[in-house]
Amino acid sequence: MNIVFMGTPDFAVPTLKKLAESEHNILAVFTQPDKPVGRKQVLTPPDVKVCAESYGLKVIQPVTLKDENSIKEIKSLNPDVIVVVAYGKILPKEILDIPKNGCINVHGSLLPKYRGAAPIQQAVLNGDKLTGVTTMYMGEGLDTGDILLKSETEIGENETSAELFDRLAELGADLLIETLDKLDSITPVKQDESKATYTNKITKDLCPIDWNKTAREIHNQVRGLQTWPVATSKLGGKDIKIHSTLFCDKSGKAGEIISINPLTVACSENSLIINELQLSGKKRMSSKSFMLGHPLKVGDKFE
RNA sequence: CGCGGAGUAGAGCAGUUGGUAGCUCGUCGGGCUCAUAACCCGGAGGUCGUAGGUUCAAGUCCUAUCUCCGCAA
Repeated sequence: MNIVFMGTPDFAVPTLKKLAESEHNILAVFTQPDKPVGRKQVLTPPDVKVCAESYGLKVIQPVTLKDENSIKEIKSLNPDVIVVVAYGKILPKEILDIPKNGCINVHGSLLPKYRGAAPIQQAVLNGDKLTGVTTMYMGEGLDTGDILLKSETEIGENETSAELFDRLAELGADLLIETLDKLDSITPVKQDESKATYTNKITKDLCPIDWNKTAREIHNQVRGLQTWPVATSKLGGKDIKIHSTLFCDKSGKAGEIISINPLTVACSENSLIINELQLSGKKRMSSKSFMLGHPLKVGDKFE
């Protein structure tokens, strides 16, 4: 099939790769314009652009799809299908209607659960044990289109959002190829609106740890916010990021260190072993290393 | 020029009013123990990010530069 691909971050890269290496023909790749990134605000191309260029594909980076030029451009490409993976822009109806086989989206959850911006992190934050990816036809609503295929996977007890991201990106890539290959024989299924849930964007408001929550809840928070923006706490008046924890069934007074070896902090229920942390201005390090230079003792408190 | 922290032994940190570096862990050798991220004894390992400057003397003061990181975006 002749395909127009739309996507932006790393999550979309495996799908683009598999498409590029498949028998399908990629007419063009749409991605967001280069953006300034990081402390130095260096202009950085999106991951999808880098990948597309390595395959010698045509890359288009419109600021908006809602103007005449973009619409004309896509019409002139005359794609059979448009594949959209985490593109980050809304497709106007005029574009949705162009390809004769429709627009197909890969979403990082088992729809209709977790429609919206951050389905993968949300699944981890909620402590879900099962998640997956879904391919669907795109409609005008937010992730409301008819479902084509789903692929499920279990979430590990200590798996982070970052790890799950990588796995779902691969799973999504395979599922998309399968979807295209079987497109003629798949019967699209309407989403059950009564079971629909939505996710909010991940923000730093979610970072501060409340040690009065249970160990399970906090563990989910730490895993779910991994890579960015990372769960935080305070120790001795300083901000500290908590990168990695393990569940422990000992218990104590919430926020207090109940063991030094390994470093264990009590929650309202049970406790957490802190594996890796980071003091502001310092690099991330193991709690063992941290304690070599910052002696802690049982009874010290995280706030 | 967005704000700020930091670069000292393999790791994490100290280093006071400038006088050639110390702690914890690891590491190496030896000892002890039924046993332990146990303990005891001993050793190795640092031109203190880089380049200049001030000084009799600089990790410690001044200037420049590179790198890493937190906040903000």
